[in-house]
Amino acid sequence: MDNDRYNPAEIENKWQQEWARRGLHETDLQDDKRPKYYNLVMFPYPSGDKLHLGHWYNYAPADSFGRYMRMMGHNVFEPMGFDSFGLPAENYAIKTGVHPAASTAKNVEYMRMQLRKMGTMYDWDKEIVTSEPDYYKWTQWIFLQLYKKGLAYRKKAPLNWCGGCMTVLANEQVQEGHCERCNSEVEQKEMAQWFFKITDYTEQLLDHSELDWPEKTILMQKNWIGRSEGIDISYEVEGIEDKITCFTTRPDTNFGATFIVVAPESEFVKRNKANFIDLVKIEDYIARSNKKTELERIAEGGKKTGVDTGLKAINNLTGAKLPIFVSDFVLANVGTGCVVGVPGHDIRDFEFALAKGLEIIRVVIGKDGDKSKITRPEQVQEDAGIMINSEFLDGMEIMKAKEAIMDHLEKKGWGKRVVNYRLRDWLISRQRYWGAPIPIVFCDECGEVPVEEAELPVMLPDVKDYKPKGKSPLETNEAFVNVKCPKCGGEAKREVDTLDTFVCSSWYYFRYVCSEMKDKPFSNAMADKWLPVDMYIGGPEHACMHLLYARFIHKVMHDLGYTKHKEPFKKLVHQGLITKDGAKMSKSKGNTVSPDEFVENYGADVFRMYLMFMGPFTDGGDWNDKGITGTARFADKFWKLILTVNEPENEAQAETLLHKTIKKVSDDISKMQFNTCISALMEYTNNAQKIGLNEGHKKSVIKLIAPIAPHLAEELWHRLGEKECVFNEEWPTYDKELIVEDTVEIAVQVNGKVRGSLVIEADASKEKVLKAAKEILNVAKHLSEGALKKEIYVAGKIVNFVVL
RNA sequence: GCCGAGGUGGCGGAAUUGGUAGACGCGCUGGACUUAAAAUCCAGUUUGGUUUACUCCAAGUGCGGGUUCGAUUCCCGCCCUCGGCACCA
Repeated sequence: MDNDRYNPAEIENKWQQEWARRGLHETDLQDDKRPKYYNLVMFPYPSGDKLHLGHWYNYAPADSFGRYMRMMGHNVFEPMGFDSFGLPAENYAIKTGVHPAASTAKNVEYMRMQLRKMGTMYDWDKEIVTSEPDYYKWTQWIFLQLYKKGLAYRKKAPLNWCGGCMTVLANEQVQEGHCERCNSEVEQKEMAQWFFKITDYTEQLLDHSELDWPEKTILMQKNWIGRSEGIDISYEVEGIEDKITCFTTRPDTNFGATFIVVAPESEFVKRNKANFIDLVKIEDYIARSNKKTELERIAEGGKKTGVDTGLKAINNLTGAKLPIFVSDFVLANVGTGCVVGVPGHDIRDFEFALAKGLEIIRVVIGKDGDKSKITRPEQVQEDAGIMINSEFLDGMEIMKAKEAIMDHLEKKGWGKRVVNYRLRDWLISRQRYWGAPIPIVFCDECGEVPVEEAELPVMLPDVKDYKPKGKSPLETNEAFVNVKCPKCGGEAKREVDTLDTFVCSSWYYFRYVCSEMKDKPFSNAMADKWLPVDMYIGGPEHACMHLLYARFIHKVMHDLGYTKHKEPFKKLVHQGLITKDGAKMSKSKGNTVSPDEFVENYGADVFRMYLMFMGPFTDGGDWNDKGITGTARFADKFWKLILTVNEPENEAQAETLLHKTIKKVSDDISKMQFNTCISALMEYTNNAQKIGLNEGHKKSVIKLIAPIAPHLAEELWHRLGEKECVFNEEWPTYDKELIVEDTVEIAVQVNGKVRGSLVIEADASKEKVLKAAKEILNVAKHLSEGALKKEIYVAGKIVNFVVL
């Protein structure tokens, strides 16, 4: 046997097989007495890329953390699966001409092999593949539960349409006007589609109090949900019966209102067309703005357009007449789709007033006084302004005025306090082939009828041509489409759209712990025992998609009584993003890096250590492989240290070195600071090489390296004569007494500049330290340059003499 | 525009509550071993000066101020990079 070098090719494969043979990673979900620890990573979706570098960067450290928790005495559950429905798999199938069922199966198989080579402790017995009928059966079942609760509904509404993917998209999947998947520009279309009523859960979703999540992520969800408190104010309109209602968060400025603007698509416009002064002009304007995409509207920026309706609303407060305009800078789905214009204090209203030559009134002054010339709108912060020109509000602070005016408006019956949200219902239907069919049939007699639960799954049918055409390809399979109505038995047609894959992935963590149940989706006993997920690791890009959807579905399942837990993921950590030459890796840019060749050349342990050593786990960084030789050398050095270095001359010194390392490694790994954890092990290796280590030290340090280099550790552990797996060992503990050094090095400063240092017993008195400090030649030289004013001594660290 | 995170050697990065800036690693330079190379080992490596002396001095954590005996760390004002949201009333 070679004692010089760590030979991964032979050793890693051996232990992967041996671990599987011994069932080391099978978690007993039922009876294990140890405290449970559910350690989860976001499961991958199969595509042509297979597992790339980013997956390794996510999964390998997460697995190291799981192994550490196991050695800390937990019953760790680390499952893995594949989010195999959806666009990446389908697009790959279309590109290669291989049916998605076949290509997905092949990619999944390849990815399983990659995950095994990583040396992860996944419990493959509980694997989930979301495109398998035994999984999507329950995805459909969840749809039916929401349907029965009135939380799933079909409605005609203006939607985001991606011409590239030929399907509708949820708001969450539109990024800066482009499709999240294919980057095509998104258009608006009006269509009948399926939604989940996530807006029923806005307040619950805003409550993150039970969660140990990054602040950033919580903030992103809060911003996405976008809660704003305000008031709906209703105005009489001259000459007609209808009233106009405007939502505002700044009713304090209402004395400064000089006009009203309504969205082209707003209900007010639809109701009152007959009363408009120039309907032709308005219809023309509406037609033109309908043609614009959201992007075009945004691109126009400050350029405000609009048409006067000729109607005038009466400001309840002042009796002033407010002309009503139609303009596309107002969005129909925000608030009431009607906005009261206060050009003195809102940039958009100001721009509109300038374009239309409307009056501008100032009603708030900043604390620095009045600016009589109104050349720009002044958006005064809510905590820094005083009301003027506003009758009974004059002199009040803004916040106080806001409450006063809302009380006044409500008392008079002119307004009603409301809370407005940015979040819209989740659009879940897709006009694509590779997804779970929606279990609904349409009957001429009975209308929309849910499929009986006993009939699930509604199998995804085979179709010849699964390419997207703007209508679901399922439509072409007549045997699938034409069915009997479950209610009346008459002729009926199936819903042909499929579910958004985010529906599949919104409950997989729940299924893992219930995956042993074949005849039902959930088990309360298992859910209560194993949820919530203790540690969830994945990318931050899911903050307002998967992580929001999963919380929503979980809360519905909670309300339906399937779990006592209110949240799915207790602790959340985002790994950083790995870029290549500063850009996000993607196949289209051709800058992806495959992990396979590195595993081939250096072994999984060296590669995973390098990924962890690159920098902080949560930071990510730009990929280059230059430093990998460093961790490869370290693996060899560690190997040699264990197999060739002998007893220390100074036992106490070796003991102290070990215990300091145990402390550092334990602290770092528990905080996921893998980079400094590895450097501590490197330091230990360098030092121990010089001073020596005994058998006990070797065993301890093997345990320390085990989570981060599992194969290397297991092999060395057995070479020292052990028969059990090192991962069944307990994590080493350190002795506080032993890590305290007898002597300390103290820096000596004069006027804050280091002029020398001294090594002295740790328990030396202040007097003794100061005396010794003054005797240092260079220190004495600087002290002689003036009179000693002050002596500062921080025990064990620093001395500073202040000299004038 | 708004919200959030961050700027440290040639490079990745490290620095308990303010207490010796640059740990660990890469790269580079010199040396040992070798016929030679690789591998390995040893020494050096912030910049600029300076000394018989690894001696000492000065500057230095994006820029400019401030607080402090002492600031990468705290405060104020800028610049830049990245992430999110964006005509949300």
